[in-house]
Amino acid sequence: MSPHRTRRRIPDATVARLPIYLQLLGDQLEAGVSNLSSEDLATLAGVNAAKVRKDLSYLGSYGTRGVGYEVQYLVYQIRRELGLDHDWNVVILGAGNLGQALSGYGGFTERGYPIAGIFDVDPDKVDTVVGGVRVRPLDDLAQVVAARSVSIGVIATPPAAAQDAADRLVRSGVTSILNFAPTLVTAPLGVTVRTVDMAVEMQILSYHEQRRALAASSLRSVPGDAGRNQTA
Amino acid sequence: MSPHRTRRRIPDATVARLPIYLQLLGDQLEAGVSNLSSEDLATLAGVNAAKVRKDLSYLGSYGTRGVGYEVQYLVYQIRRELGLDHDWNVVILGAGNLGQALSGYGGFTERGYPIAGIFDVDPDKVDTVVGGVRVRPLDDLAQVVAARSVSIGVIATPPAAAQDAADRLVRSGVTSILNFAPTLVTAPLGVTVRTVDMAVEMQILSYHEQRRALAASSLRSVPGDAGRNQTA
DNA sequence: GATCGGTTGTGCACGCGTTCACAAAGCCGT
DNA sequence: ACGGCTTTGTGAACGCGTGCACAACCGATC
Ligand SMILES: NC(=O)c1ccc[n+]([C@@H]2O[C@H](COP(=O)([O-])OP(=O)(O)OC[C@H]3O[C@@H](n4cnc5c(N)ncnc54)[C@H](O)[C@@H]3O)[C@@H](O)[C@H]2O)c1
Ligand SMILES: NC(=O)c1ccc[n+]([C@@H]2O[C@H](COP(=O)([O-])OP(=O)(O)OC[C@H]3O[C@@H](n4cnc5c(N)ncnc54)[C@H](O)[C@@H]3O)[C@@H](O)[C@H]2O)c1
Repeated sequence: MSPHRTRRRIPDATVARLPIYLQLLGDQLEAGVSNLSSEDLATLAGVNAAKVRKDLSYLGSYGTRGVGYEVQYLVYQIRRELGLDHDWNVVILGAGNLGQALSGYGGFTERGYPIAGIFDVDPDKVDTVVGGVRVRPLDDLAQVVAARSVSIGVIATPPAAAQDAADRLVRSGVTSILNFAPTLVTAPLGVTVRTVDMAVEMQILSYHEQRRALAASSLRSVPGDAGRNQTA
Repeated sequence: MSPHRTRRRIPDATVARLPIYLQLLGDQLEAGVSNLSSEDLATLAGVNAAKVRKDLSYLGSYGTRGVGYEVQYLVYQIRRELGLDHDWNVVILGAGNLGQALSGYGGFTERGYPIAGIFDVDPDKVDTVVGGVRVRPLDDLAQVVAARSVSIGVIATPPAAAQDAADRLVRSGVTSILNFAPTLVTAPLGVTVRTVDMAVEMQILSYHEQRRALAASSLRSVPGDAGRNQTA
């Protein structure tokens, strides 16, 4: 029926690792490596080789026993699975510190997420140019989303305005939201929301820092793990 | 022996949620709420009530049956556990787009992570002022880290320089690193590294977007979950 | 001080993700 | 054609996190 049949669902944990493999495989390709074993890739990614194989097996059987994986083909397959065989236009809401940094960042366009527009409520911000993109008024949002078939929106507004921003995005037809404001944002079913709260990351770090300090002050030897690292 | 005995280890998943509870409890406190049930907090956080209770139980038995938790006291306990009873000075490496946005952002100082310094290799950047902080040369790093007892470092350099930045941080005595460059960064045991790769977040979103598109094209009804939301 | 509605704290079962271990399978040299 | 070496793909065991269900407990009310 469909061009390629719908595969079994891929576990969230695997989906989160595929972009990392993709990144590493791209680097290897540039370095002239055309073939790679799961062991090699595991070392690069800092994870277990069996995990790499299981992750890749969700895509299909694209390896060759005794040999490994052809890098080029694997890149193609991962890209296809992640939906990277075409670009995804992105809109940003909030042209403050963070919004400007994001819109000026070439890495997104480079990786297939061109900025289709950046929007702000503040009339003083509107029509200024940040990172080569003109800031537009919020009234233009729905039109841009429709015209350039945007499905991903980024929230870079103050926390108090985050839910409003999300509502506007949803109303305009956006179905995926990346939220940088440190607040819970809710959206109707069928809309995916991911929140990245940098202060939370800091707090996780300081928790471990705190633990280390406590462990050091009580001079008993601690046989357990001292702390994870090599996180990708 | 020690002022307060070392508790059992808190699961990573719980540690990652504590900051969110803390945030919400702070909001409630401001709103004049002095007491809260696990059910209430669960609703605010968008999670299961049993999970909230289990999470909080790792801190100790600070709730009152039939009543709930005293917000003020709970805030105090979570802050203590996360090591937020004092500030944690932070250094930033790389004063580009992102580094400038981070140093100009008041939210970190506000939440107990004041910026002790921002550093760059580029002589043109050094001595310029971004977000009220003067950019310093990398040679000053070790001195600042020692003088202001910095234990957290943020990497905002290009990917190619990220490992070098991490090495410098470690050599200067930093033991926690938050890495925004899209690369694997390794550090010796005893140093915690967390990487936040925004492009990875995008790719996870577009995977779900892709899936939705496939599910819609094959017109069979999909009885499974349509997609998680209400993510904090 | 006994009863009752309400909420915590946790034992337990379940499900997901990780890891081990190995059979199946491909490659190469003889 | 075959045997030895290498690496994949996956069944199975394990461990961790989640959610349910309920006993223990608190405060209020009569
Ligand atoms: N700047 C950082 O480095 C940083 C770091 C971590 C988190 N954050 C978070 O990112 C968000 C933005 O931070 P910032 O430093 O850029 O803030 P900012 O105040 O510099 O910018 C916010 C912008 O959003 C605009 N805005 C307000 N309401 C809006 C709405 N309803 N729709 C569209 N635009 C609206 C404002 O006019 C302003 O230009 C905040 O929630 C902040 O907590 C920022
Ligand atoms: N700008 C964004 O919005 C954004 C978003 C996501 C990820 N990132 C990532 O964050 C990092 C920084 O991005 P950016 O846009 O600020 O880049 P940028 O090029 O604007 O800034 C990088 C800065 O780092 C400095 N630098 C180079 N090597 C250094 C070293 N060894 N030590 C200290 N400083 C050094 C450079 O002089 C430059 O000022 C990149 O890895 C990028 O991929 C940025």
